[in-house]
Amino acid sequence: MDVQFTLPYVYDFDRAIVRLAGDPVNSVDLQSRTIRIPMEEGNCVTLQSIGTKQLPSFIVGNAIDAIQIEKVKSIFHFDKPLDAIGLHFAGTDLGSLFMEYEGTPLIKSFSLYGTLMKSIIHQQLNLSFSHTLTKRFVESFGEMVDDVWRYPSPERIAALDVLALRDLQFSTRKAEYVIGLSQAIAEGTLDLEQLIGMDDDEVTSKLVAYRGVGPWTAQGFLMSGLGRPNLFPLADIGLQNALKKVWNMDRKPSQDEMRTRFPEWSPYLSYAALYLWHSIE
DNA sequence: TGCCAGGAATTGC
DNA sequence: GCAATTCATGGC
Repeated sequence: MDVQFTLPYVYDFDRAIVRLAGDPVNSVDLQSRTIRIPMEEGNCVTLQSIGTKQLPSFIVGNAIDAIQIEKVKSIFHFDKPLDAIGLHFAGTDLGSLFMEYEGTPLIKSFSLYGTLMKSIIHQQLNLSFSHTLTKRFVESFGEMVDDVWRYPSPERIAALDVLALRDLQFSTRKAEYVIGLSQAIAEGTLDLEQLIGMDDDEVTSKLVAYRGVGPWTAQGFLMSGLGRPNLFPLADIGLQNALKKVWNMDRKPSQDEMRTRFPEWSPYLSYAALYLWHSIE
């Protein structure tokens, strides 16, 4: 089924998909302003923008049912007007960023498991190489449906030998993290869906208990995987570099220096982080 | 070429 | 407890 709808508020879809296109695993066509979303049910739903930032309008195509359409709307936060958030930052040190990137949404990832794997793969690697690694990971062990790659099942990765990932140029430790976490998920010890119903602190303590998952990864999962609005990964080099620029410093700010701004930015820390990432991309 | 990269675990004191 | 070191390799 196909559905067309409009949003009654500013929404910068083009800026959002340019960022998504930075990850080669995503199937984005900037020309036609379309993204293809691999759904758990096995099909791919298309989301195409036919409007403007001021008058956002979209077509959702190839959905199996109305539930899938709602899922897509939830992933893209179509139900969350951004003007209140922009107003919240007006007058703060990030005010000009929020004017420049007005209407830029926080988009949830398409797979909770994939977010976690990608996050571990990205630890301590430059973006270019980390994208190469995730692409290899997905194309080696995942599957392609309707010309769109999707992350492998946890079961598939749980059964791998460390050497299989070493072949893709994973470090031994990173391979152990990825396999170990996949085993916990495959066994049912760790239920990612269950985390949806927990608050940020509960999710963090559940995830950090696993080897390879630290604060940065847990915060990234909350932000990108679950779409939570109030996370700011202090350990993130990109955010440190972005703030160095915004604050016109000759060095990266310390975690304490960044943390002092939290009262002002809360309860929208995730948006502060998102817009800072946009500012350096 | 050497330092850094959208960290985390381990070791050392 | 907290700081220093290790991991592992590409990118610039």
